[in-house]
Amino acid sequence: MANIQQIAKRAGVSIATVSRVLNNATSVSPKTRSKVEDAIKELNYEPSMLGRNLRNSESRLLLVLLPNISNPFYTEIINGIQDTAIASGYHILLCETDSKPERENIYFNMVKNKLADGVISMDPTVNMQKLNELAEHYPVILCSEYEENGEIPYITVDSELAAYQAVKHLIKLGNEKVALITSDEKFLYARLRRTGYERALKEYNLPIREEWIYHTKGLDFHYGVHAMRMLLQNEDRPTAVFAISDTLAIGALKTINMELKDSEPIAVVGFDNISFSSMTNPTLTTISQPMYMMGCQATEMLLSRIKGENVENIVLEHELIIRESTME
Amino acid sequence: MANIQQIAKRAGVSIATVSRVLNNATSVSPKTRSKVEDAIKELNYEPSMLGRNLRNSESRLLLVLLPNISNPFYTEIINGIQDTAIASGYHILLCETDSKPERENIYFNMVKNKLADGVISMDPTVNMQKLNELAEHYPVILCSEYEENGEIPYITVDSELAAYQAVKHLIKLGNEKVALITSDEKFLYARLRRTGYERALKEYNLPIREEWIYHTKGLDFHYGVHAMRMLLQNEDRPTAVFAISDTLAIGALKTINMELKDSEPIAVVGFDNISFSSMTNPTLTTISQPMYMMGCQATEMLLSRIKGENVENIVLEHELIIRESTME
DNA sequence: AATCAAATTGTAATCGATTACATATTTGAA
DNA sequence: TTCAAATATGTAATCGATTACAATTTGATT
Repeated sequence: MANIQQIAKRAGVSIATVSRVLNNATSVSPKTRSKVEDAIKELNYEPSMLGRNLRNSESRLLLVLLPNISNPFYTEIINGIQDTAIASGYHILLCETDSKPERENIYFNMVKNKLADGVISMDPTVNMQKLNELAEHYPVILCSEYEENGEIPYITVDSELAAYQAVKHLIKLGNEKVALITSDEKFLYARLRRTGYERALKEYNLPIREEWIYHTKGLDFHYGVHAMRMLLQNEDRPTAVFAISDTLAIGALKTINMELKDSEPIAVVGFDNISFSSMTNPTLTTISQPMYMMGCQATEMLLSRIKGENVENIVLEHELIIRESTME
Repeated sequence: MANIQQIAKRAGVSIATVSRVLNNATSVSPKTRSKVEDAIKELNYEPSMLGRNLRNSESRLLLVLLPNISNPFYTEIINGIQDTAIASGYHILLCETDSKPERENIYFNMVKNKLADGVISMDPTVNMQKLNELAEHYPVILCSEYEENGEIPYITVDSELAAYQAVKHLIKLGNEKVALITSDEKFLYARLRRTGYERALKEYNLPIREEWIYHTKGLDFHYGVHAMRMLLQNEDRPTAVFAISDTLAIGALKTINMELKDSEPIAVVGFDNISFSSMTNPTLTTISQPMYMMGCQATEMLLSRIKGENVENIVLEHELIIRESTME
């Protein structure tokens, strides 16, 4: 791989002139310009990002932190992030932490070292203390999961309200025994969705029964399968379930299909409107978040921060999508 | 962010000594070492990857190219890649090309510019010509999709054989009318799976009927839904379907569920064994690829290439997983 | 032809690290 | 005490770009 020196020599000019052609900045005579351009083509030259970034302290690369890519929830958000980034001349790198905080370090260092210009974190398992430290000096945005009263700008939806509406929908269908499948309450979204669940129950004077609330250890399908099995072991079985994630809801649906073949079905509502949710049988009623939009706006926020501007937190509108799982 | 100069000044030593402490290489007296370590802690210093990479021509970062992360097929492979990379002191960056070749350029440049040490491409839509050029000078491995008789080392499964076995399974169940849902045949895996499909039909003296072969424009569920609708419009309907991807198979299953409520079901076999395939109703018979293993070995191949070693192509074993979709 | 401003090009410092080589210091055997 | 060997540290070049400033060329004007 040729470097700027070799181009300069080949074109018979100084490296400064080559650099000028590269950045088509100040005046370069047409003759020299074309000599340099020829040399660049002949040697198949690409400027080194390393040299350039070192000098400019800018990489035009954005990091996107996510726990793992197996949850389809992230897919559409990432599309939004990517499209917006590219439209502004940036590129993104997806960083999967696998919920292992030690893996975050390398990515945080990339930002500190100007290998990346900023971070969008969608990782609920992120080490918030470290992220806060990073955010003191570098551009960081939280997307979806956030910190209440924290310093880092965020974009999200109103999880409490959405959960409230989901459960209210179940109650209005005549369900007085609504179970909750949720994850670890160290995550804000889990706490908020539980609060919404409880608010709906209270509003209709229904009891909150701990045995109808199941906490999973993760969001993969099989946790939902298992959660529903446990819930069905109650003597007094729930007639409906609200799951804080579509993946869990789909697992629950699977258990219901398997264990309750011909009996009265149990109504299910999920959260996220992942693409699978319209492929299940029955199709899944769920809360739809504007995921693409969320990705776009998160990126705009980050780009603003990179420019040094301040940004406001954003709470986007959600929508209850009613499908077969609450219709039979 | 402090730099090495400031550490040197603070510790009252030269930058060379600081660098020595950092790389705990040649001799540094215990006294100086601890002075430097103190300074590093006090100033919260992290060495710049930019400076270091520029000097060392090494980043210990690997790029993973994929068309998009929405196909869960990639998830497990990436886990394998990531675990193996980390075990060897490397980190990975996921690069989603969205099947837009212009997006590849930035990633290829990262390699040329030593911002990354190598590439694992899982992108069937990649510009092979450019990738071949890159591979002439930099470490590149193909994973899953590959080029027959190409120069780039690859790891994959025997798609032709797997498809043959899948279709044979359907035929043995008594299906004489087996349809194929496949994608664009510009992809090698699509061509190979079609060949396997045809081999099985021929072996049982069944006709290959073009109207039972549907080409989709992508792999998302809805393409499968649509493909199955089209296939059902045949006067002479197929009694079984082999889809070259689980996502397509699941879409097909959806259409079958919707349109053929009570009539004789159509048997379906997919390909990939994505986690959702055991959540559908009926659960999906499919070909399982050793995805985690594939990721691990792809990474080992790449690390060997980075060390300058030669590697052999690898064809891993697959397995037919029989589930409900071929049992009723 | 002489003059001078504008346009073009070159020189050299800089970004933050690593490392060959040079120099200084310590150690220990004679 | 002396001096060579071993150990410790510093100096300066280097990686590949950008850019302030200096130097040169151009060409219009008198």
